[in-house]
Amino acid sequence: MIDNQKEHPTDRVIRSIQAMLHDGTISSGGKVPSERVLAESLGTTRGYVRIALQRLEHYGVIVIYPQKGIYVSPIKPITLDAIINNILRFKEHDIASLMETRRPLEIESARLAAIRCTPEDIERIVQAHENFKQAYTEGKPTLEEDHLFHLAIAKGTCNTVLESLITLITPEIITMNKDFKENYSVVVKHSLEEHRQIVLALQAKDPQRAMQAMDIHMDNSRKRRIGNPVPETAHMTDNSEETYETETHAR
Amino acid sequence: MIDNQKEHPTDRVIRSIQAMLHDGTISSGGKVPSERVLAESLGTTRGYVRIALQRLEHYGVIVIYPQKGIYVSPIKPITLDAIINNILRFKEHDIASLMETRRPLEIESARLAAIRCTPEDIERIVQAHENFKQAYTEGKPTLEEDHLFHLAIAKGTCNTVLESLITLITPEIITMNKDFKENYSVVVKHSLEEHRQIVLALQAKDPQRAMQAMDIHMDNSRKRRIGNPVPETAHMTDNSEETYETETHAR
DNA sequence: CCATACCAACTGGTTAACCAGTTGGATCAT
DNA sequence: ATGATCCAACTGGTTAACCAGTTGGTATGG
Repeated sequence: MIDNQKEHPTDRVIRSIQAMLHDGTISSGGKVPSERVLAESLGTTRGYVRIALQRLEHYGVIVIYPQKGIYVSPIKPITLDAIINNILRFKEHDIASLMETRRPLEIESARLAAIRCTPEDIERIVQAHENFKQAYTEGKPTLEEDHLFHLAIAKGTCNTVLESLITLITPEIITMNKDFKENYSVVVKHSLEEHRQIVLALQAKDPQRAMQAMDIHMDNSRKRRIGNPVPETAHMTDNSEETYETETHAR
Repeated sequence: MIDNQKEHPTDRVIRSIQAMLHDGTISSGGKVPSERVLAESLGTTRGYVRIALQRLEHYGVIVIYPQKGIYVSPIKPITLDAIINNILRFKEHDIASLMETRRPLEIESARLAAIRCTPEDIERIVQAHENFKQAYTEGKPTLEEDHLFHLAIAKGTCNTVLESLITLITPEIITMNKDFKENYSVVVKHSLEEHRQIVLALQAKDPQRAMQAMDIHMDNSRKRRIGNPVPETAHMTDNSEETYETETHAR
């Protein structure tokens, strides 16, 4: 195997463990060699092995039992392999992929929030919207108020996973948009109006309307940020009802 | 603040840093005290501080410059706060939330795959489908072949974030479904047919049809797994008042 | 008085040693 | 032969010490 020397030691360890899973040195459900053995056989230090193992545990690949040993999750090697590949490439995110993935998450977030959010949630959402508006009228940056509005909605979904994922991609989008300048006033004004439509839909507890409002908002956000480079056919803004029709058709 | 002594040291460190952001001890864009200082002031060891900081960096809250110092991301404290809360509660995932969130991700995955996947992607997807079918005919467990089919589709989206997120929630769903028994033969047979419809849509490169097929599959999967507990009123356009009362109490 | 060179203190990165619980086999009483 | 017992070796958890860059103030030469 080619061991790129520039690669971070922990990544090398993870890759080595992946290789061991490949060649059967360690197998699904079985035991992983101890930290010390791994460190020695991989020519590195225990500290790096430790960090690598903790990352693998965090992603559910292994389970660590203190004073006992390390065991591979009872998942097939090929699945483990896919997960590990994902761990190794985790940070290779581009702005287009981020915004593209954000869309369905936010739409679902709006739908569930419309169904489940409490009056307190609504209040928080409205407050976030007001903060956004105020920052705008004061001529201050609004990027984060924007995202806080969306996080407030996510909190109203009663769905921990959805909230987690939306929160997870938020900082990446924020930092990637930090250097993004445009005709500020106009852009934000549009966003504000779109947010207002979302708030109205949530207050009316109308999931369909919330989804539609959020979809429009996401689509416009993308256009404002990266133009319209996403492959043509998929998304039709003019007849979005049809999209929803099909999406919910089977339900 | 209540410092639960049973809490893991790293979580305590993260919570302390969160508190420091709250009371302004450290501020957005500013410098975080050095690892040693943090360790001493928090009454813990440097190792735990280190792990905590690495987690925070992984989630974009801070940036660590070797031999220089640690700096807070130039994001507003309130946003950072939300992100940190998310980090601390990251594992509190339930199967209902997982499957609920999986649906829009998979639908988008199917849509993008239908638009962008190459012949090689199609081949991989078909192969994964065949593997699933074979495992079924041999009477073997099929849970993972099922997910590998979906991962193959995600790989065809050319969207690194979407692929990451789907991969991220896969092991959780698999392990949560490990102990899930049902009338196996019938269930898998239905899944197979649903998968076949998805494959056909992808081969036809028809995003709408792919979305629809995936939606049906996700909906049936959820029903097979956890019955039909998700509020169904979402699709009805009238009765907003009634849903309000019932839904919000589910919290 | 100013520019420069230097050095001590501090940074995160890394390594090795120590700790307490677990395990499994050798040993010994039955 | 069998069972309980004990102890050495091994486990991951934790801590402290060492390393190599960076920094910023200070002393020194112009």
